[in-house]
Amino acid sequence: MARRYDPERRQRIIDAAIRVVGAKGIAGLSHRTVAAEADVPLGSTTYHFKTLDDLMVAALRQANEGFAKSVAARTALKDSGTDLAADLAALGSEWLAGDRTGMEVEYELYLAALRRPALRPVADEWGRDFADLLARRTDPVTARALVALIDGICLQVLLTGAPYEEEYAREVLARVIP
Amino acid sequence: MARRYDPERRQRIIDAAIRVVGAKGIAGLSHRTVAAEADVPLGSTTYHFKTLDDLMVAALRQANEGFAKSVAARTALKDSGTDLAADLAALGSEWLAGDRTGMEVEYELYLAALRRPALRPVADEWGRDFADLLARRTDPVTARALVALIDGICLQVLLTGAPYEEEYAREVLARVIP
DNA sequence: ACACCATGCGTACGGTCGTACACATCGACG
DNA sequence: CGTCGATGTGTACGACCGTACGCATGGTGT
Repeated sequence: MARRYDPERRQRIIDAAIRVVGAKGIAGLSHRTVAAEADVPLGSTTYHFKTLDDLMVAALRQANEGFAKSVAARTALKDSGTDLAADLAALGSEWLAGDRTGMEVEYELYLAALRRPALRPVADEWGRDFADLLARRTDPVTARALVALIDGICLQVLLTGAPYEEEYAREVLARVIP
Repeated sequence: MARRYDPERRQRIIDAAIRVVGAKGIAGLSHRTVAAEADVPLGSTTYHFKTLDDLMVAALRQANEGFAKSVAARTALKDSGTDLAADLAALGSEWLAGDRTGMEVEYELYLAALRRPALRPVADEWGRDFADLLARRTDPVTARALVALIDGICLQVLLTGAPYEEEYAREVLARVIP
């Protein structure tokens, strides 16, 4: 790939977009707000991302990668000797215990796929990859159900602002595993 | 209450807002688009709903009432002699089998609460009322888990555009019920 | 060396938005 | 009957937006 004057430009724009979504939500995302946050001129954002959808796709992809890493780092998930429900509940704790900004950004972009077809393939990716991983510990049906339940629990925590209850999550996740 | 020239004006604006969200999503919701859809002047929407949040609150409240009615109409949910998991799976089928517009509107407004504190109390209401109803058939912990799982399943169906699989839903919902 | 082109930059245009405000209209009530 | 407030209507303003476009710049390949 050809070198650019600012080889990090594109990446810095994506990072700025994620910060903007974290601070003001998708409604506050525009070529201008991102350009200001990334400290680049307006024309630069429109050059690298022709439409806002393109930018959101890139941001969601990057957010997904972050979560995929946090899953991959939890090696216990692949070890068939551990308590799967407890491992998943602990993962939720990692996501929701401290600063929730990353989680809010992930869900905001994830849910934006409802109305933006361009985001759907990327949103699907996350759920499918996660389910595939879990299917290796259980079976495809259970894996899908676990992902759905985790989704629902996280969503309710984010929506109500309530604290995440790891023990409750472990208990109900365990029920889904046959 | 004092009679107005158009006593239905406020209600017609809410109905129009729901149609707009169904057609163009929350991103397409504005005082002007709603005014056009309701066939009232711009000043009328701003008079009845000072901010867009006010309008969304009214719309979400009305959408919630619609779903609450569909739940209340399913008397089997209150009859302790029936298969609760099957009843809930059938309810999901009613929501997702045919036209999904209503469901999309509900979730779009529901999820908008992530970034709009004004919507949170109304969004909470729905989940809490539903869980309270289910708690009478099981227990509070199970009820919350059922709502979370249903939420997750519906969300994945809406996001992926996949068909709703009632038998799958029944199976995994049953696992959550102790 | 040189030309080409990806990349970077600044600006302008037309459109939509929230908001505000002045005025019109009609019901309620003293 | 006359006044007042609630409701309805039209218009204007400033802000922000996506997009487009012309020009500058400096790698890259020949």
